[in-house]
Amino acid sequence: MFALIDCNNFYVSCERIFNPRLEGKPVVVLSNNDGCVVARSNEAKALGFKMGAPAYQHQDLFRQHKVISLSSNYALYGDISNRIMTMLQTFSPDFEIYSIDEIFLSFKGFSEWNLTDYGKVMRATILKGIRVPTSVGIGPTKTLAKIANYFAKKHPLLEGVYECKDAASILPLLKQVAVGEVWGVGRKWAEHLKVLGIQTAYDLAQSDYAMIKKKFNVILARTVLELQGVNCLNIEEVAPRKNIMVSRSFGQPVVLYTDLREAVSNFATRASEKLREQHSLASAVMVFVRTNPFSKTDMQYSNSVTLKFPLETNNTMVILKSVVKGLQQIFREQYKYKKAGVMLVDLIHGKIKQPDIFIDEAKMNNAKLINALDAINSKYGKQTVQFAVCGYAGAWKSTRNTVSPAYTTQWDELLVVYAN
DNA sequence: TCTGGGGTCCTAGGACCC
DNA sequence: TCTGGGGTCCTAGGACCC
Repeated sequence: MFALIDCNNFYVSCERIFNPRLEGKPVVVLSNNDGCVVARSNEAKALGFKMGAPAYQHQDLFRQHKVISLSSNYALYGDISNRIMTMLQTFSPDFEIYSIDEIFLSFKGFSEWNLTDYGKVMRATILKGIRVPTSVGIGPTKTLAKIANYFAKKHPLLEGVYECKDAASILPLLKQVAVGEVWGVGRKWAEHLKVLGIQTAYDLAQSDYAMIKKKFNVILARTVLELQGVNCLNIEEVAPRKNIMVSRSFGQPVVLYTDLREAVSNFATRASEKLREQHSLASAVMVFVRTNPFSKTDMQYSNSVTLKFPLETNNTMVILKSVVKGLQQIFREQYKYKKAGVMLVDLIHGKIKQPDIFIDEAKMNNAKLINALDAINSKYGKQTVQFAVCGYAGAWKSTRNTVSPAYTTQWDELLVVYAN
């Protein structure tokens, strides 16, 4: 058996931990650059605000319904997530952190346990310890655990926990689940399936594996088996990333080469840090820029270039040089740039690296200097020491009009309690 | 004026090998 | 007149996830 525990309205719930005034009110959290709605409280959902909705189109409705909209605060959400995941890992040694707000647990060897009760304990533990509400779905496959979680969320009487004991008993209930709600079925496939007369999770569970594999692919065919209770997806080890991307939309259109260079240099620096955190080396770097595709009046331009490193590297200086060289190649005057990004690609891991007899690796990677930079920035805060090319003009910076303090990760932003 | 930022996997097709 | 039968690797594009 598997459990899927996920946090309800996660970003909103994180904000509510330190700001109880948000309780009971419609709250939305916006994406970077205050662009789209990416989390909604139940009250905001009830008012009809949709996931992914552009915020600027709803300003009037926000005012009308006194919706509180917050910029996203990933430093806070990441830290809260770590605390929750650490607590949940004590409930099973076999776990998989699936996203910032979801974790799978395997209950292999728990056959004598009352898992519904166990789920209630997990839920209560997180609520008491972190003050974040969760939903717990339990089932014989990961896909059925996801469905159980869907029921746990949907029906308040279940008090946040639902256990699907076996595939046969849940089968009739699958008629209540639209096929698009099934894990692994997105919008396109839901449409395609409906044309074939497959409307609900029940219909999909009754479909023929070979037919689905032929008309779609092996992934969806596996989902059919999973819905039938045949376990195809196991708990996965956390693998190092195969690509690392850092990109941002700009708060204001950026025109100057120097501003764009500053932006991509910052992205490259951050990407290099992430690369070292997971102990990998990159073979190449891709840099891209683009104008605002939503603009009907601006001239459009979008381009990218990938540069290979002479030798796999995690060295910020080497990466910065390539990124600036790449930007020089793709930058064109006269455009209003809206977004840029850097992706480290073809990452290699561990000790499998092939040495190159023509390159003085110690000199090239200069590990001591980079380690010192990481140590300083880790101890005294991000960007205590940075490369000059990363600049300080900040013309490219994203808009964050209503960001909450980093309550748990910055000493000078700790919650202050006044005694009257 | 204002529309996010990450990831993964699979498949088809082309180039190339013997 | 007749034009094989295997492979691999790479890339682009499309789907999915949160």
